[in-house]
Amino acid sequence: MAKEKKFVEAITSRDEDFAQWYTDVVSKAALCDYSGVKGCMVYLPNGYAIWEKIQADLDKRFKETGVENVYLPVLIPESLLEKEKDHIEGFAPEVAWVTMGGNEPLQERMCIRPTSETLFCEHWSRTVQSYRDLPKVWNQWCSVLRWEKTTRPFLRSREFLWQEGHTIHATYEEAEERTILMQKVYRDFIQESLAIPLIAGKKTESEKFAGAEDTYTVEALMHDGKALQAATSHFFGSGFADAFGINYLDKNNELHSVYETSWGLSTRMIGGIIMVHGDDSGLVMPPRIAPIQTRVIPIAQHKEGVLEKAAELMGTLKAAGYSVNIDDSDKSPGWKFSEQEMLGIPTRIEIGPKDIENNQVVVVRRDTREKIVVSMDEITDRLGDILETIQKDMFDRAKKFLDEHIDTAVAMEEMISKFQAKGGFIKAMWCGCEECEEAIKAETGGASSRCIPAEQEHLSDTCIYCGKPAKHMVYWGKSY
RNA sequence: CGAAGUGUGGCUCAGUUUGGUAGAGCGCUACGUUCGGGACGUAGAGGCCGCAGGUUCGAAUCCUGUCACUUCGACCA
Repeated sequence: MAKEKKFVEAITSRDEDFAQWYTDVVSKAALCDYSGVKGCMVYLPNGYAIWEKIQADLDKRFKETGVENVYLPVLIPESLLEKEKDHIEGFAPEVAWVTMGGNEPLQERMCIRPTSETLFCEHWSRTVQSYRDLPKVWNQWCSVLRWEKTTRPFLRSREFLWQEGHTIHATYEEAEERTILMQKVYRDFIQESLAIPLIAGKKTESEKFAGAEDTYTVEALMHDGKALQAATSHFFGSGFADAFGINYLDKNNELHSVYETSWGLSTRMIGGIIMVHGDDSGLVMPPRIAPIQTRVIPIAQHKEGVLEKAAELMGTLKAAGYSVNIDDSDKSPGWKFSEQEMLGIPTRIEIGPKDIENNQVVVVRRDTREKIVVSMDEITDRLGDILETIQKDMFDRAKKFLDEHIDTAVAMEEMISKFQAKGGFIKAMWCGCEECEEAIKAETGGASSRCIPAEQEHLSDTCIYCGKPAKHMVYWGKSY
C-alpha cells in the first residue's frame, strides 16, 4: 500500500503504533468515550449511528429468513445459569452478580446476562409441547455483560451491544441448516455491506462456544495482520434441550428433544471496520453502512451566493435519497477537509465560486482522495456511481490485502518464519488433537486455530506439529 | 488476575525530587480580518490539582488508604 500523505498530526501513524492509531481514530472520529466504569463505554452519536445502520441492514436480512425479534430479561438466576454444565464452566469466570434488591440481600443471586441461551431455554421448556410449536426462530437486540480483565473500545468491552439469535427445531438437520444459513447471512452482510472479506469455517473443539456441538465462524484480517472473529453461529444439538427439558410430541405421539442454535454479531464489528479500512487520516466508512454518505463543504463561503448554492445542493441530494450534511461553520476549508476525513465520510463535495461559475462541483473520494469534477446537472446520478465504486474498491483492496496475507506451511520452521514475518493467516494440516493446537500457538508466538474451512485443501498427509496423519487443513492466525 | 504507568481548566501536559498565592499550548466565547489541505489579531471565560484521611504555621507537592483509566501478559464476542 502506498505511503499516504498525512495532513493531521493528531492521529498516530498506523504503521508506527497500530494500537495507538486505533485509539486515536476512535477518539478523533468521536465514536465513543470512556465512562467511569472500566470497560463500559459511552457510544457517541457517530458511533451509535454506525450501529444503527448495522442493525437495520442485518435485521432486514434476518427477517428475510423468517427471524422474529423478542426481548428477554437482563437478569439470570444462578440456578438457571448452572443447568448446562459446559455453559456455566465457560461463563462463570466472567459474569457479574446482583446480590441485593434495595437494602435486602436476595435469596438467590442473579447474574447479568453474559448471553441468553439459558433464558430462551427456560422459556421454551415451559411453552413448547407440540411439533406444531416448532420451529422457533427468534432474535434479540440487547447488551450483555462479561467481566473482561482487559478492555478496548469496541473490540473488548465489558458491556457490549449485540444481537443474539436463538432457534429450536424438530430435527437435527433443520437446526444444522439454520446454523449454516446464519453463517452465510453474516458472511454476505459483512462482505457486501461492510466491504470486509472473510474466511469462513468451523471452530476447533477448543475454540468452540461453551456448550456448543459446532461453532461456525467468519474471520476477518485486520491491517496489523491479526484476525478478528467477526460473527459466530453455534449448533447445540440437543444438549441444552436435554438439560432444560425442552421436549415435544410429534405426529405419532412420541416425545422428542428439540435441536437448538444460536448466533451473534456485536459492536466489535465496528472495531473491525476501523481496523480494516481506516488509514492515517482517520476512519474510512464503507458507503453502504456510512451514516452520512457525503458532506458538502462550501469554499469561500462568505462570497456572494456560495452558501445558498451549497444549501441548495444539499437539498437536491437529500431529495434524491442521499444521506448528506453540510459543514458551513466558519472554520477554514482545510480544517473541514481533515474533519470529514477523520469521520470517514465516504465523499465530500467542494463547492466554491469557481464551481458555481462553471456549473460544477468537485467530488472528493475519502478512500483515494481522488478529485472528480462533476457537472451540477449530473450530480445526483454520478454521486451514486461514485459511492458504489468506492464500496467495490474498498472490498477489492481489503481482499487483495487478505489474499497477500494467506500463506501455507507444511513444516513448523516454515510456519514460524512465515507467521512471524507478516502475521496473517497460515494454512496448515492438523491431526485434530488439542495438544498440537496448543503447541503450535506457543511455538509460533500466538497463532491459534481460527477455523477449519469447508473447502479443504490437501497440503500434506501429516500434522504440521506431530507428524501423525492429518485430519484437517486449518487456518491459523493471531487473534484479537 | 499478574506487571508497568498515569490521574492538575474541555484536551495534551509542565509544576511534585527540594512543601510557600495554580501554569503553558491547544480548544472554547466575542469582535474584526481570512477562506480550493487543520488561517490570524485583539479581548475574555474556565481548575478547592481523582477521592478520603494524616503530617505541617502552610500540601498539587510528603505519608497512609482508596477509586479510576491506559499499556503489556494469562482468559474471552
